[in-house]
Amino acid sequence: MIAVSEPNAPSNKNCPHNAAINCTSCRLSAICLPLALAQDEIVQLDEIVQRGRPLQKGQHLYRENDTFTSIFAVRSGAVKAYSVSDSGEEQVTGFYLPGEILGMDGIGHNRYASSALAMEVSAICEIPFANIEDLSGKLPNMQKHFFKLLSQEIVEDQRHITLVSKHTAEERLASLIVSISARNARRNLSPLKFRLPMSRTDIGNFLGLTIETVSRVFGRFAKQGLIEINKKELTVLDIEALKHIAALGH
Amino acid sequence: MIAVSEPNAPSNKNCPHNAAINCTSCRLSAICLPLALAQDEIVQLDEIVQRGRPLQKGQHLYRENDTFTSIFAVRSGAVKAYSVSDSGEEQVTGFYLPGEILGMDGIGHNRYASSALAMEVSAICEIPFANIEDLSGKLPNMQKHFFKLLSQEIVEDQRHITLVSKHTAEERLASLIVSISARNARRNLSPLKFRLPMSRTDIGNFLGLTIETVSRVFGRFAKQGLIEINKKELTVLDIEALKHIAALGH
DNA sequence: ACCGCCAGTTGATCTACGTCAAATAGAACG
DNA sequence: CGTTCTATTTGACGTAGATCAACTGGCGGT
Repeated sequence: MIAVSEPNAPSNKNCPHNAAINCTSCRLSAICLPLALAQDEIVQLDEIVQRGRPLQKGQHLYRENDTFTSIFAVRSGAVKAYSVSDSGEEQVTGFYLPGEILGMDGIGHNRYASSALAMEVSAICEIPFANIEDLSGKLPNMQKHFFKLLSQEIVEDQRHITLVSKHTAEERLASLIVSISARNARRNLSPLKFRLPMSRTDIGNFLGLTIETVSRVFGRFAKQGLIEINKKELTVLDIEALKHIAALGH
Repeated sequence: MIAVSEPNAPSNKNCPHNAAINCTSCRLSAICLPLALAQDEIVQLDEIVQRGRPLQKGQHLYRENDTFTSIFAVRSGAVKAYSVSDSGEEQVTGFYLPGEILGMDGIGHNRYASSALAMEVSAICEIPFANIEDLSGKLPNMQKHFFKLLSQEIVEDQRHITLVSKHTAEERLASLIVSISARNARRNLSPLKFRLPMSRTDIGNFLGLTIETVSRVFGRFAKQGLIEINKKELTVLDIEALKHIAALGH
């Protein structure tokens, strides 16, 4: 699925898109799949992980209804998942940042239930699912971790259902900002100053809002001094206020 | 968690709430957990399944934040799962009918992320998760089946996100009716005439609508000759029309 | 440097559904 | 059998956010 790097590609250890690294040396290992594994288990994981050449912005990692083969970890960049219903409308189902795992919606029916698209140049690790099943049979830690991962996605999705079905536009957007901020913090990036990798259209679609409403709410937040926003560059000025809005039930 | 039946309880094989049955003889085995298992594997599953005395209407099977111990299969009756957010509002996250599995949202953080409440007298099978992990390590079929189950719930939840964030009240309600109809068909019950186990309030909450809107849409569907509804007794008169409405993207 | 294009902003109006309020109808209870 | 309580229906009105429309500002291409 992922194109393999040329054998003679330059091997720059400092480039974040570089494929010539392994899980042990990857600086995301603390938050990514190796999280739950012991040293010697990570070695076994490393053997089945495939690291390909970076995806360009706009390229697909996989498409809805493709035969399910692998799950993926984002190493750098940002990916969105979306599905298109019978009736033709698009639904963005998630944004994936470095260290996060996607593709698990394909397990259930052996086909991906969504498409995954790089929102910027992204390096991806591919892990064939057959190997994961195999390894999970041998390593209880691995099995446990995958059960957890899947379950956590269920909980997240249910939270998202609450968000879009019971919360106002301001609460939804505040919630997204807080979520991205927290995920950046986990990766030791600034939780208060970052670039939103997704378009207004994607944000609106994800949150069940129109792009006009997203734009207006950003405007209101800026006017209230909660954020500064310039195109995709976001500075959070009052994270507590945003958390408060996000947690509000009206 | 489930109260065990008295040892001297009468053992009436014909009673659907009866605990004195096993997976092999259970008429739901074709659609429930044993679905993916071989004969001899079902025997192993049987050994870990605990069958308790029926839950009365309004009783909880587990509560949000309880320590996660088991997943559950509905044998008869109907259960709703719901969670209460920080801000205090309730979100119904699912309805579970006989043959369906609930509690998997607890795996991720070792606590249930929702509460489960019997909407009518319900018989429940409890399966301790530690045993499932154990068995999954030994039986690849079992492991595979659980990965699938979890993944399918993710896909369902994502569909539900689309439903509540992009569809009209009529589309949402039609979709629910079609879903329950299909699930009844799977259990060899009439797909066209059945009792809705949940209140209008639950329906509204699940679909992100107020109870007034639910009531009005039921009324409209009845006036259009698509259904007949009397309190909770529903007769579907034109399932194709409902499917068409449910699939519509506006 | 000019053009064309897309992403985003801003404003004016519209509408599906929420909110509030009142009426009705079972079930549950003594 | 009335009485109370709760679930549901029905009606009148209000509103958050959608829709429609016009404008603005980067940015890639030549």
